[in-house]
Amino acid sequence: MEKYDILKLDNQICFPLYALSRKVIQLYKPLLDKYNLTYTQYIIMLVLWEEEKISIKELGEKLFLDSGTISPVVKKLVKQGLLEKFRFKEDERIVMVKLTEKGKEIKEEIVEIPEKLYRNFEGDKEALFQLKENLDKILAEFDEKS
Amino acid sequence: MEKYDILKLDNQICFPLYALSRKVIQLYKPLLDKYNLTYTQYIIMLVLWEEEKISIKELGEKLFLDSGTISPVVKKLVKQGLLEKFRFKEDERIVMVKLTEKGKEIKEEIVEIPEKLYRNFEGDKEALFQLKENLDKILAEFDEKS
DNA sequence: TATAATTAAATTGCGTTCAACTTAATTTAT
DNA sequence: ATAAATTAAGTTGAACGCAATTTAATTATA
Repeated sequence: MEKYDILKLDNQICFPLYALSRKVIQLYKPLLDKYNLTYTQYIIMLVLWEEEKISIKELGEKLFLDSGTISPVVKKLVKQGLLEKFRFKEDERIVMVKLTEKGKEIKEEIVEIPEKLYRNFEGDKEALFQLKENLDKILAEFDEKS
Repeated sequence: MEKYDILKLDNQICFPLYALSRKVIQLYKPLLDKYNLTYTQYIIMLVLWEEEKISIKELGEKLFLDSGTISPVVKKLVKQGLLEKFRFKEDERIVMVKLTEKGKEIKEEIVEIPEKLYRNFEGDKEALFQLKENLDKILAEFDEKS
């Protein structure tokens, strides 16, 4: 490998991840638009459909997002009537979030989204394979060292 | 698999991609801060170090970013003295970008970043393996269908 | 050849994403 | 018990990322 090959876009692990991640989020968009949800709002709802009730902090830990991102998005979901916020009585610093009835109801419809998405995804199979190749390369390097 | 399992965060292909992509970009940050580059600025520079001279449109095609994202970032790189913009004489709609001397010079130093990054990355090996597992699962499903 | 359609960049506006800071509540350590 | 430190949310500001629009240049067409 030449000295500067390591700087080539396709040889980096990060770029394929970054590009594919954005592309998949774009695939979600038309499916989520029907429910007036952004991708970030969607993954917050995913957590709530698993947990029923959770603090902002735990939500952030699950999604690897900090309160600066989550607080305003949750605020919008509350405004849309999908979530409710209340303070945890035993520790008033903690803000809890839970589903409203409306929030519970749309789960039924949203469950179809991942299936539809996988069908839409066929066209990006190549990007997936490219990513897998890079991943395998990186992981192989780690194995060599250890 | 239960009906709603498909809605679980870890069973989705998108979420691990999305979370890991952000995490890797965060790993780049301290390394890029020294050169006053953001990740987006960095990948634009990566293209220029491969191409020497390229139009905004082609740059966007390589990075899967549109002019709405690229134009303002290129403007900043020009202000920082790393790039130069000029119009393509044969078609004045096209704006070309090329490296300045300063832009060429920092390539020498930046070439060390990917190596450093891989070392920092050891800690996130697990996230990589998790992603690889999900990828393999998805790709296996595609194989079944075809 | 005028006019319409297309194309490349740039701009605008909205929604994140993240670092840094603020505020309020709770713990810890005098 | 009270001051200091810590913690959880929220706010602010900078930088994307993208859809939609605008502007200018070029190409196609009536």
